Amino acid sequence: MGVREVVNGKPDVNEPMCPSRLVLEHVTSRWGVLVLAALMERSYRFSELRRTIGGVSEKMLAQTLQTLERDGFVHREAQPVIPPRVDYWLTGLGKEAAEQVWALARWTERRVPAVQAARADYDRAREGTVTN
Amino acid sequence: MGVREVVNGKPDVNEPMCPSRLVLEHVTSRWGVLVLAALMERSYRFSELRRTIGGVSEKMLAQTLQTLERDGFVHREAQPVIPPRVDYWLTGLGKEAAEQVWALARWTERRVPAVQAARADYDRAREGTVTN
DNA sequence: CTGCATCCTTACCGATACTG
DNA sequence: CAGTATCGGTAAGGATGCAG
Repeated sequence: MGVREVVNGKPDVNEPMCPSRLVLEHVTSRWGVLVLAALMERSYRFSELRRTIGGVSEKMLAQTLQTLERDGFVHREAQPVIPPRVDYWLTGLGKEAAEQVWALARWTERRVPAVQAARADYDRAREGTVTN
Repeated sequence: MGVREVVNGKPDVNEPMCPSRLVLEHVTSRWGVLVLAALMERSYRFSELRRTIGGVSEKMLAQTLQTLERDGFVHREAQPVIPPRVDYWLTGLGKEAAEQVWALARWTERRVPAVQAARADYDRAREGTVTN
């Protein structure tokens, strides 16, 4: 498998782009990563998940959950009670996705120091040649 | 490592967010993934890379390469000739990043059929209850 | 050839108000 | 509690023109 398979076959048209790219965007999206990570441990209710993640608006959490549910990563179970109670948990496919994304997140976390060092070098080199 | 470490410690302020999240966004960005994938095989010149990836504007490719260079993933070598010749290749850190992202991309690719099936189910269930 | 600068459109996302 | 609907600020990103 090469690069060409990952890109949309039609560069000029403004089409949806390749399917795998869409899935990748869903699971690596800002809140998608955090939702998958949280649900790795256990199931959550909506507000509970919102509090756990922190900093996510209702709108974005609902949107993220819907996308992940539609992709088959998250199962949603709404109980017809008052007040409403809705639980979310990972499907088998979702657990796989979460593990993959989590692996990438862990690698990223480990390498942050190296990246920050590289940035410092890069910025220092720029400082010397531009203004001075 | 839990979810809280991945999120910004200050949900209310509009600060840069946690460092690992930024790195994650760089390597999983639309063009970042493709650049890393392309450079896994060999080094490329700018326009050569542009043609190989396909569908990327000059602006976005330059921007992506700068970000990846600053993060220490890509090395840039500009030769002072006319016409200019600039080559890009992966650093050791970049090769690691590329492998990680590539693993995720491969998993995604493999699971696309399952996701599409899930979407079909989801959409079919919605069709029946909304309009009809 | 390899960029950088500018304009301009789009689409994301947060805030707010409202529903069942 | 668990969402939906709408508005608006902002930033991503494509197109174009110009420079080294």
